Amino acid sequence: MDKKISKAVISRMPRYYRYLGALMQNGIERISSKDLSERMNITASQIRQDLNNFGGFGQQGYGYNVAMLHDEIGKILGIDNTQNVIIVGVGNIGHALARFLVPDINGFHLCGLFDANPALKGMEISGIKVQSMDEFAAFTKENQVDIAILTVPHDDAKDVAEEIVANGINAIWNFALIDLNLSKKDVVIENVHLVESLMRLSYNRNNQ
Amino acid sequence: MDKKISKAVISRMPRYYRYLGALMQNGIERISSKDLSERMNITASQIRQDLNNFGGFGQQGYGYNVAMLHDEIGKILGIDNTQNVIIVGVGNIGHALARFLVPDINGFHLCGLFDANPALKGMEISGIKVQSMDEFAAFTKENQVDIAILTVPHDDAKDVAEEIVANGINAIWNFALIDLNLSKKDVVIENVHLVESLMRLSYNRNNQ
DNA sequence: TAGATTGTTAATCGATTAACAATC
DNA sequence: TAGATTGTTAATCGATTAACAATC
Repeated sequence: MDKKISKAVISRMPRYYRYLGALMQNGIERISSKDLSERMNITASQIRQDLNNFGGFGQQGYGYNVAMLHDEIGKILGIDNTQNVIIVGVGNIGHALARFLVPDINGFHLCGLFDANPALKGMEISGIKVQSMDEFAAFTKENQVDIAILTVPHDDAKDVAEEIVANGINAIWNFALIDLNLSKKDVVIENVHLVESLMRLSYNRNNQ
Repeated sequence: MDKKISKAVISRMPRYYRYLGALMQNGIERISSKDLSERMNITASQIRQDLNNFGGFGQQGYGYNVAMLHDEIGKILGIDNTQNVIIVGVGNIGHALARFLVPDINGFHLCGLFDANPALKGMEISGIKVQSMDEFAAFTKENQVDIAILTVPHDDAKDVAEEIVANGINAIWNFALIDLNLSKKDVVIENVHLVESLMRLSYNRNNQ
């Protein structure tokens, strides 16, 4: 990657991917930025600008080939190859995500569940047994783990996150309501702060 | 509300609220924008600009009173009064959120669970019984419901959302991977598109 | 070829940061 | 009073939109 691509652009890519997938399912083979812009409620200009950050995928006078563009965006997002995912913290949310991720979501494969609570050890969710944190280091050594989902209680989040990155995992999908500020750098974190999302809804409800 | 406050500002408010809450817990009574900016990793200027969209909460030479500012932001977010919440769709995610919301999260009270599947009727989660969708209209008539959490399968989402708003609920926390485009206007929607969030993480992992 | 639509440059708009007078 | 720090205006930066030549 040469020039830095803005966060705003990146955050729109999954939505393009989703719409293109739906178009494919509807048997639509080509689409213009104008047509897509109307479906997505954004400007055609923005679509073309966004896509041209990654390359010229269209053709003048024709538009974009839906399947090809869908595929290209998949590659951009890195979901053309399966990434192995583990869940650390099998509480409510962790449990739900374990079921949510099986069968595999396009590009992601759940391969492990961990929890500090020994009472949960051996419990099976979606065909995967919960392991204790004692087994974590060995597991990550023997298995290629690309992404860790962090769904432990708030107070444990920082320590567990440090353990995750210490074992060589460099991507965390963080559901704990904390801003992880890890000692190890070059770790990517995506926060899903549900309470904050709910508060934004509250604001908009009370101020529409 | 007079002048329109930008989405970017609003989306930062819950984070301020969270930091101020933590400061209170640590017994810190006042804070300057500079100090807070260092803790939050943003500029002091942004903090002052953001807050001044809503009023002058600080004092020159002193800074901000933590408890007072926390309280004010709570009011801004509309979480000073309890809002009644229901969950529609008691699958994995709905189930997890039901447990997540009890005991009450600051400002939100879970008061109902609904699912179209008759097999789930009467099942109790967090002390609340699941009701069938037949009972939905009557329930919303008898109870003040402020927010509906939409956690039904993708293909049902649009119809169920229409039913929600038809029964007078004007705020939806949407977990279905669909852009709700409802016939009724003045409905506020906050999307939590988990798959898209995970894809963003994937992108960042593959392009760091 | 003529029409359609891209890729890309230029213009606009909005959000962030810097600066500083006001004031506690 | 002097120092600190706000509220707010001005400057900068970045993102979105518009325009249009290139080209299929």
